[in-house]
Parts: sequence; structure tokens; C-alpha cells
Amino acid sequence: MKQAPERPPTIREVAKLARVGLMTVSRVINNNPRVRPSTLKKVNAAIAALGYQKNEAARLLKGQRASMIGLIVPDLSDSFFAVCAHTVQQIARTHGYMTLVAASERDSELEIQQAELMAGRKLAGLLVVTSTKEGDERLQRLQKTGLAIVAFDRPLAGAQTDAVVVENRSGAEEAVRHLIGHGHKRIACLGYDESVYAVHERVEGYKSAMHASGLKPALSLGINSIEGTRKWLQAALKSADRPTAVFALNHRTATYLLRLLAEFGIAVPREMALVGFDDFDLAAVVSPALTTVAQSPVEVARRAMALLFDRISDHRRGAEFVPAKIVLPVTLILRASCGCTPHAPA
Amino acid sequence: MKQAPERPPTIREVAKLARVGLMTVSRVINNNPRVRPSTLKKVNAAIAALGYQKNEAARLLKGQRASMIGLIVPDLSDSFFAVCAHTVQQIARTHGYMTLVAASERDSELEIQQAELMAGRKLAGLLVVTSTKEGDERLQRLQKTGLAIVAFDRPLAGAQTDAVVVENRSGAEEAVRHLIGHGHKRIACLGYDESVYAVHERVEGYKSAMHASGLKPALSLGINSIEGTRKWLQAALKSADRPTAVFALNHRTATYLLRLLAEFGIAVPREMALVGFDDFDLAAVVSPALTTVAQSPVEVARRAMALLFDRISDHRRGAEFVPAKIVLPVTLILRASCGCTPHAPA
DNA sequence: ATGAAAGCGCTAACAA
DNA sequence: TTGTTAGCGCTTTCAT
Repeated sequence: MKQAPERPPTIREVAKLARVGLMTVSRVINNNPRVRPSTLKKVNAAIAALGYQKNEAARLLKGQRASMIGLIVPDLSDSFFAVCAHTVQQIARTHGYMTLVAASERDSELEIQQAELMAGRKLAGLLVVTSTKEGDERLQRLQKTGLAIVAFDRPLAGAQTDAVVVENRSGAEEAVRHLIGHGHKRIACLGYDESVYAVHERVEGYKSAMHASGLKPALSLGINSIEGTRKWLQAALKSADRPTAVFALNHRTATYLLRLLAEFGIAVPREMALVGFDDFDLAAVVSPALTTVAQSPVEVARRAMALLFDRISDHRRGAEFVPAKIVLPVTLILRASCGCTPHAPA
Repeated sequence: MKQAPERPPTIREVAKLARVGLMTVSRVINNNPRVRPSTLKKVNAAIAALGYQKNEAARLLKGQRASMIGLIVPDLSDSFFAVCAHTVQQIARTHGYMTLVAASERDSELEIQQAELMAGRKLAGLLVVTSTKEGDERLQRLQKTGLAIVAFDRPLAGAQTDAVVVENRSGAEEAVRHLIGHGHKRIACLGYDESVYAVHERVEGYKSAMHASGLKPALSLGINSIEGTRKWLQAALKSADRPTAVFALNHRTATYLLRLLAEFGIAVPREMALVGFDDFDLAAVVSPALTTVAQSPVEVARRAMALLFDRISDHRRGAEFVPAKIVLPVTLILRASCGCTPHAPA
């Protein structure tokens, strides 16, 4: 004997049990104040008794927005974005939202596609680390349909959109100045794609620190793989003006360098000092411990979420939209690789 | 002058444009074969012309399942799970699904709550790394309502559920045997919570390798923090039967050990050898390079997703349910910390 | 403060 | 093969 499929309770059943009309129940679950306290209590009792939960699908169909937010990042397996994702999801939960994620794989077409798919699901807000270089009208169109959008890590080019970024430029500047303070004159700067906002900013910081001390910048961009890094290092070691220090524009490059320097038997920081950008779990464990400019993914995600929820409620009450840009500080963490502490403790 | 809100097109408009009935359009978008090819073409043309996209909310309301899958892991910022999440999301996308994520924070109540919330959104499938020790009837109840569930990394205790796990036991066994092969007799085993499936399995592997060689297991569990690890190490170094090698049950413990061993000036592997479980980006960069048992999060996620989509289609055609358990191999990656290659190259 | 009716976009069931 | 009807659960509008 097959029992009935046991459909979840509807407001109709709640209404019947509470002996009120449908609308009263609807008002209760929407926190509409136009309900007499005594009625409210009856309805709440019925809701509890039945274990009623609102049916999002039905509400969506009536044009409401889902209590979901979306997160689009270039790569979820990147530790920085992974921490962001964790934080975002955590905060979303405490606000009663669920989190939809997508990785853009650094492909701007994929990014906008995913954003449109999410928007199609009528979510309330979208957090995005864009891989789009030029301003994207498609994204802005979504915004106009009532989707709250906040960019983080990188601003959205030419968009009236909130953004949370970090002090990439001054962070880089500080790092390079620190190296200069250690007496270095030939400081190379290594990284990949300058068209990425953060990289560009860091490069600017590097240049400005070098210029400020009358030093000649030695920039090597477009270096992505460990092989590329190896080639660069081999050439650099043989070169006439062999650098005595390197500023690595990101986590990955710093890691490659660490590995190769060890492989080539170059003493760090004695023969070549190193400072990176982006802190990571093992930065203190690698040998030598890596001096690096740290940003806080948790804080970035937090601020971005705060902004997003602001926007969501603005949208709801049709408030004005004044895009905010939050710039978070970074910290230069001094460890051994820059020459500071020969034997770094924990 | 405010332009009309520009509602997205509905099947009604598609039907009008294609000069067919509503149901014909519905059939087309549901791949129902009972449509004449010529009609199909007309409808598809209209769909393309209007840029029609199906409204999930309406379909949900009719009792269908959303083309979304859910992923619940203990911690999204953990690199293993982050890679899983990335892979899951990627595969979901290619199947036309979106991915909802949640972290359980290793709290089984939170886990089931999130699962129920997801289920309430009528998603098609759920991938879960459970933090629940005993079998959870609430999860099984969700399963009975037509939600496809696949566990990975850890099986679901006492549940008729598919699971994808790795060869934890034999991997640990091999690692310990390897250490024994290096001549070690006093091999400590360090880790945290044995009630976690993977840890338990690895401990069993450790014990069995030790016993097989007539050695006495020296297990130290419940060690979670770096402070705990430090205390253990201090005690171990002073002890009469000071271990000459350590098998670390997970990434984190291995990392702590590496750091502390460096801090204490203990030469690895000469004074104390080390083998870990779980590979990570920097395992080859740390010094000494860490020998470890590697599992592939990408492969785990892939298999889990394959299983999940199998289940989803089974559910759809009401097929029998035969829970599968997939056990994936692990690989012992020999680097320097076990004593194998004194100077590990890349 | 409360309720009745209409309908959001879609599909299951039936009819043609 | 195709179209018509009804209604999923909810909220909006308009009564009361």
C-alpha cells in the first residue's frame, strides 16, 4: 500500500488550520504589519504545527526575487577565491540566502553566460570577480532588471557598480621599498598578465617605488608557467645586471621562483632576495619563509557581501543607487626571503 | 519616459510567433519526440528569434526538479574541497546545471539543514561530504522524495547511497611500509579525529603495516593545532623510544610538523623522516619536499558527478536503485622527506 | 484588518 | 501530431 506522495503543506492548509483566509497567511509570512496580533499568533501556530515552508517557486512566478545570491570567480580552486567562496556562503546562510557558484575560467564570455543564467533564476544579488576587460553592457543590463551586483578583487570597467578591491598599488610599492631598504638596486619584477587589474596596479606600485629611488625598473611579464619562470631565471642569472632581488606579482610566480631557486642552489635571500604578493597557508613553512604582501580574502568577501545586501535592500525599497568603492588595506608580512629574519620562527 | 519592464518571452509568445499551440512549444523545449520535424523547426526558429528561455519557477511549480545540483562539504576553503567544488561546478555546467554550495563547518546539524533547504529548492541532485557519524534518516528521507544523493570522500553511514572514496587504508599501509623499508622501526602516527572516516581508515592502514612487520604502533590522535603538535613533538623528542619517522594522517598535520621540525632544527629525514597524506601544491616546494600519499580531488569529483547524473536519470525513468561504491586509487609520491631523494628536483 | 478573485508560466491529462 | 483545459502555490488588486 503506497502512501500518498506527502506534498509539503501550502498556505491554503495553514489558512484552513488557523481558520483565516489565504491572504492573512500570506501577510504573516511576508511580515506585513497589517495583521492583528491575535491573528498573527494563530497563524504562526498553524505554520509551526504543519511545518510550513514557503514555496519559492510560486513566489518567483509572481515576480519576486529568490533568496539566493550568486558568486562568479575565475577559479574556485584558487585558494584566495576558495576562501572568498567559503566566507560568502557562510554570510549568505546567516542572512537566509543560498549561494550559487560558477567559475568563469577567466573567460569573459563564459562569465557573462553564467551571470545571465543566474539572473534567469531571479536571484537577488551577484558577486563577481570579472574577467572582462572592457565594460560589459550585458552585465549592466542585468543590473537594470533589478539584480544587485557587486564586483570584488577587480572593479567592473566603466560600470556603475560597487566594488571592493585592495591596495594593490601601495602594497606593491611598500614591498619594493622594503627591498630597496635592504640595499637592493637591481630588483626584477615578475608576473603574468598585466591586463588583469590587480597585476597592473601592482606593476604601477613597483615602478613608482623604483623611480622614487632612482632605480631602473626591470619588468618581465607574460610569465605564466614554471618553464617560463625557469627560462627567465636562467637568463637573469647569466645577465650582466643580474638582479639581486625579485618582486613576484602573485602567489604562483613566487612559488615557482622558490622552487627554482632551490633547484638551482641559489641561496635566498643572500644571493637573491624575494618578496611575493598574496599570502598563503604555507608561506611560513616554505624555506626560506616567504615575505609577502598579504590581503585578506575573508575581509574582502565580508565587505563585498555587506555591500551586496545594502544594494539588495536598496533595490527593494527602490532607493537611489550610489556606487561605492571600498579599498581595503594590505599588509607586508616580513619573513625570511627578503633578508629580514635569517631563521624565521613560527 | 519609462519603457515597459520588458518581461522575458514566454512559451505563449513563442507559440504565437511559430503559429502553433502552447503545448507544442512545451513539447519542443522538453525534447518530446511527438513533434513533427517541420513543426520542430518552426518552433526552434521562434525560440531563437525571441531569445526564449524556460522559466524554471513555473516548471518547479508544476512539480519538476530544478536543473541545479547541490554540493555540501565541511569547508570550502580547504584546498581539497575547493578543487572538488571547482570540478563539480564545471561538470554541472556542461550538463546544463547550476551549482548550489554550502559548507557544513563539520556540523552535522548544519549539514542536514542545508541539505533540507536545498531539497526545498527542488534540486535534482546532491553531492555531500558528510560530517554525520551515524546514519542520518533525515537525509534518507530527502532521498525518498526523489532527490539523488551521492556521498564522496566519506560514505554515508548505513545509507543506501552511492559513495566515492579513495583507498585510504591501503594508501596509508603503503606509506608506512615504505618508511619501514627505509629501516625505520619507531614510526609514530599523528592526526586528529579518528571518528572521521578517512582518518580511521588511514589509522587502520598504519596499524596493519606496523603489525605486519612486527612493529609496535605508536598512535597519537586528537592533535589538531600547531600548539598540540608542538607539545607532542617536544615530548616525542625527549622520550626513550624517540620515533625516527612520523606518518602524518593529513595535510595539516604534515604541515605543522614540517614547520616545527624546522623550528627545532631537526634534520629531515636524517633525524626524523616524514610521510604525509594528501598532496598539495607546495608539497614539492617545502623543504624538504614532502613525501605524501596523493589522492585526486578532480577524479573524486568527476566520479561522484558521473554517479550523480546516473542517479538523476534513474530517478527520472523510475529505474531501480542499486547503490554503487567507487574506491579510487591513491599514489605514494616519493620526495625527500621520507629519505628517498636527498635533493629533490622538480 | 481581512478576504475573494485573478493570474504569474508552465505541463499533465485529456480531447481532437 | 496537435490543441484545450485546469491548476501548481503564491501575491497583487480590489473589495469588505
